[in-house]
Amino acid sequence: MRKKENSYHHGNLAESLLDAVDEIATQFGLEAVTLRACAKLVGVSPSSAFRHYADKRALFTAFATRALLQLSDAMSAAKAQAEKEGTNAFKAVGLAYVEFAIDKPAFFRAMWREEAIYTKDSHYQTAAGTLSSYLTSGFANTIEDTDPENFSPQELLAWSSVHGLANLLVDGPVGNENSKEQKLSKAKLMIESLAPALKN
Amino acid sequence: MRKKENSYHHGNLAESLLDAVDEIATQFGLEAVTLRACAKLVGVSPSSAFRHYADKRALFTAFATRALLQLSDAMSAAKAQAEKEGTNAFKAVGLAYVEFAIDKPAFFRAMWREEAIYTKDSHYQTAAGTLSSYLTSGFANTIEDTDPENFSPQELLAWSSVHGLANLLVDGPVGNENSKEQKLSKAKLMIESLAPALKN
DNA sequence: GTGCCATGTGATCACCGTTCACATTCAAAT
DNA sequence: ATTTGAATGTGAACGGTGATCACATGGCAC
Repeated sequence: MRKKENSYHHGNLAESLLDAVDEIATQFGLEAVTLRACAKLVGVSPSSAFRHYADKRALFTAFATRALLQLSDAMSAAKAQAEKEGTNAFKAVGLAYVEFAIDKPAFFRAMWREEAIYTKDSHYQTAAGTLSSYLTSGFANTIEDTDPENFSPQELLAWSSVHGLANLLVDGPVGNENSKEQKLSKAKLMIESLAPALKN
Repeated sequence: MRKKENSYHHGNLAESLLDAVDEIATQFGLEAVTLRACAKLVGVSPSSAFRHYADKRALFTAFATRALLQLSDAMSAAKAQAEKEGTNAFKAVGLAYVEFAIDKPAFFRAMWREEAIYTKDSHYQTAAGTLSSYLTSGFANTIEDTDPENFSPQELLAWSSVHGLANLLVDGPVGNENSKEQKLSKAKLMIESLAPALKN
């Protein structure tokens, strides 16, 4: 959302800046995201960003949090659909995870860039918690039982393998020359091959 | 290696700059690695770095390559020892992978920072190939059969799960409050729980 | 020894995140 | 309606960054 013409105040700058990060990261990659570029895109002076975010890292933290929630939504939808269709929910959720990473690599990277994020930020932490619950909820006793310190080996395996595959596809040497469909099909096979390890 | 006193030429600047990246990344994190800081540490002017690396990204690529080779060595040693002792080689290799990530998080991050690296660099690519062969060699027909495009689902699962766990431990919400031993013990359990999926 | 060429230097550039005094506007109290 | 104070946006400035380029230096092949 750009600033209205002839208006000194923007009205929704905090959110608009996140949209700017979104757009620049999508188009030119995470490293191209600059406070000045964001401000320019929004139509505002560079220093105005500091009225809403303590520093660049805080802006990135907010962006990462938003990305975590978007991914959570996608996984939630996948889970709901799988349950409706009576198909394997973990498989659906895992595929949604990988698909998000493929479609929005910059977002996926941003979520886990510890050095560019305040990982102790409470919004960020709860968003990360929500996320992990979707990949482990098939094995956890209750939704609330998702303390990352207490994952069972199977829960950890479930999340690690899907998370690792997503990372390999995004930043690693796997599938660089493949189409999205080919990548997803590899992901499907991998997740299926995981099944024997998840039957308690 | 610092420059010799009273000597205009350094003698081994390319390598020394890598050492400087190493030291700064270890002490202050990847984001603190600056061309100028590296040059200063080595005792040389900032611009001299460009005689040896086209740009900062090239320096990072070289550093990432070196890190990949270090990790490969650690995995190789773990594999050799396991074979000597007759214990499970994959488990040993996987643990070495995770341990490296825990011990040298900045190195581990640097290896996979696609946006800060020239991933098409040939040295980098062969180093990455060597690395992946160690995590999949138990299942591949031959050592040479390690084209990442042709991983079997099990090979992909093996690498993904170990790689994902390492990432979660380094940049994710898992085990942040645990000691190294606790993390390794979780890793061991996870890798063991993977076994049923790897028996063909 | 001479001269070439790889290597290191210093000045300089545009851009970055950040700060701060100041300008503008909104909203609440009068 | 007017005042007034808080919230929000501005513009200039600071030091640090990666990068470039003409120039300085000295090792080495001849």
